[in-house]
Amino acid sequence: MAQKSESEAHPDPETEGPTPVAPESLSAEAAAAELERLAGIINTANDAYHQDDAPVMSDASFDALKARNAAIEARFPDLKRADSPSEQVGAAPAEGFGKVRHAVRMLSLANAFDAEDITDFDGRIRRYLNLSEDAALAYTSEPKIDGLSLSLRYESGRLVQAATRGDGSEGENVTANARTIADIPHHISDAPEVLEVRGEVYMSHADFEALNARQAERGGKTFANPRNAAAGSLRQLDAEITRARPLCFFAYAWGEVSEPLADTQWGAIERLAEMGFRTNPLTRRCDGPQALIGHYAEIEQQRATLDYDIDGVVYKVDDLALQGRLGFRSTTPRWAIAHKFPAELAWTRLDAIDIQVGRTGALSPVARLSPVTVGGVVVSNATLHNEDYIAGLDNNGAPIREGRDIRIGDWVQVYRAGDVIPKIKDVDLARRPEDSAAYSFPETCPECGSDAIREPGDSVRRCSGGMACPAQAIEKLKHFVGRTAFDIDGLGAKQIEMFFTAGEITSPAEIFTLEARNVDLKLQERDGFGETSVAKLFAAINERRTIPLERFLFALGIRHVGQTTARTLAATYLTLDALLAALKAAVADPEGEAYAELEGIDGIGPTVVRELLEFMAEAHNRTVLDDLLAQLREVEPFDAPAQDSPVAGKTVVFTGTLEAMTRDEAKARAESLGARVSGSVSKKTDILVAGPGAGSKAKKAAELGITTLTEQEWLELIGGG
DNA sequence: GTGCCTCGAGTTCC
DNA sequence: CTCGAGGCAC
Repeated sequence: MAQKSESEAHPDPETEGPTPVAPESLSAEAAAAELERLAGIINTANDAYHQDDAPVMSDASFDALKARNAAIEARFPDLKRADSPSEQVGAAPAEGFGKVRHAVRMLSLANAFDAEDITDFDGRIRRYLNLSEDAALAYTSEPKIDGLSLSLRYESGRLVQAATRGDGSEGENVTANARTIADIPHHISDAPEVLEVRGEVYMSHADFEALNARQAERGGKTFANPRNAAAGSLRQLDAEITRARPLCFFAYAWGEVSEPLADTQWGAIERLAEMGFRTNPLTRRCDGPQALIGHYAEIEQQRATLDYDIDGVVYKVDDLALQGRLGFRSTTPRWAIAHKFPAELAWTRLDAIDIQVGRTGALSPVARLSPVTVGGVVVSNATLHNEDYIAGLDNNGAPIREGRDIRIGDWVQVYRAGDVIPKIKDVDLARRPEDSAAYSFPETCPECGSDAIREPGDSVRRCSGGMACPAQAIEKLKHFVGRTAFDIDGLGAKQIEMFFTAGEITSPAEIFTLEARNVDLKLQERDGFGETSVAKLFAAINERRTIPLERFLFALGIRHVGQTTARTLAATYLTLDALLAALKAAVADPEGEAYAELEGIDGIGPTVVRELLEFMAEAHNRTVLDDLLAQLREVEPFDAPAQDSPVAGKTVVFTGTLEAMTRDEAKARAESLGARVSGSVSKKTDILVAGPGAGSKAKKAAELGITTLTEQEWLELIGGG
């Protein structure tokens, strides 16, 4: 069973006392006593976790205790107790919740904070769609519920799966729990064959108060706010506990559908209501930014009278065909925005300023605060961004906070940006201690002592120690094993720090030799590890000896090569061999074709090229790379989105004036069909789409004998206008 | 050169 | 989630 890891720190019973005697050296008498002790601890922990949602120990300790119990039982089978924890089958599935891949990604929303942001939003959409300022453009507007989003999948009208948002691509399977929520129908009629309904799970104020009163009465853990209560309740491993918690659900969107629900957002929501979903009664249709802002004011006024938390108002383009044309940016749809309410503020004292060193060597100041509640959460740290922010200047040297600097000992006003990240808004000069001094930002790395240098025009100061700086080395390794890179289960920040400090993992390749070295390392005998967790760790590591090219590239942690750029490179060169060959050729000959090709890739400019080549030119990096590759089975070639469109895999260049669509739209459309869009014509170009006014690119394409299409021909090729 | 838009890298608490 | 800056169109 997986214990909840999101609990506060608890003392670990396992590590408190003297080191336990190894099972094989226990006498029968001692073993019996030990089994009794373990049964008590484990069963109590189990109950605390399940019935009270208040874990008393960490995952690792819990697993270690269970493993110890099992080891002793294996040696003394006769001593196995009736209440043995190893017999507790009814408790929960071993792995917690299963993972679910969303057929259509669950995205987040861009945020707006004032009226100007809303008129900008409207303006951006009009520009993208090539609509004039006075053309009609309707939106829907609805309160943004502060709960957690859930995706419900119906097949033939039957609820078959419920999943949390997770990282947007992959969530947790909470089907059994969702079925216990009264607002969620188990069957719907008159629905498409496949329908994913999306909405928000929340807890009403009244139910939240009642639940907390009940919890307090039983001496259980109370929740800080309704959102946490809803999240905690939905993520119960035992659905019967969820059933006892009064959760509600509003439907407001959809994922995969086998046939369109309607022509408009409004119509689709009406349709969901007809099917039996609760939809928010405050939803309105608005004919422009002014109406949206009006509705926002109305909802803000009603906020206090609502029986649920809301943190803003969401606006969506009503016409679904237009939504389709607008499409998505990397994490948000272009056709929607969340207009957030002003953040809650709180005053507290700044006790200290610590400096953290990131994987690129960036020195980031962090404020240590006297704990204070902001928006229902206790905050004790806040980011201070950089040197200038502390001094009261923005990146152009212009004053912010009217130039008031931030000092240790100051009373500061804290808020949670986007209701998440704690930040400091202002300082109270009247309460500033008389002996305070302006903060002086360190000019050497606090971790390794190397000079910390701030390049002219740059806002961050960076440690110049490179891989000789332990902080940078550790952060790079953490990045490597992170969820979006190699994603190695059981090898988190804590373990990386431990292995690095012990000198056991100092480079990526050494992760993969861990198992072979375990003869000497004997991880299973260490605190926090057991036979089972060590076996799991090795299995997780071995699983990643095969890795997709884009993840591999991203994991290397080359500056300016994030997930998107890594993907772009993977999509361009398809295999690691091709990419490495191109990079080596470009290093060898900066005048050559390989170099030109690299710079020609859309989205990759001189800075990224420079970083890539510097990485390849560095002997140390090549060694790290070769050592790592020697440990891997395969770096999988880029798997182009399985598209059978006529332009899939083709490289397309747009030039001249486009009439039916804007350039952005054309690019997004082509990419969604599996094409690569480049900015310049080269030998690799397959199709040039030339509008009126095309110049040098059309000429070059003609010289190279590249297919040139008019915009109309292009639209016919991809099927539809 | 200027002004978007997007991406990368930093951050917190659960 | 936000800020700074890279990339690109105008």
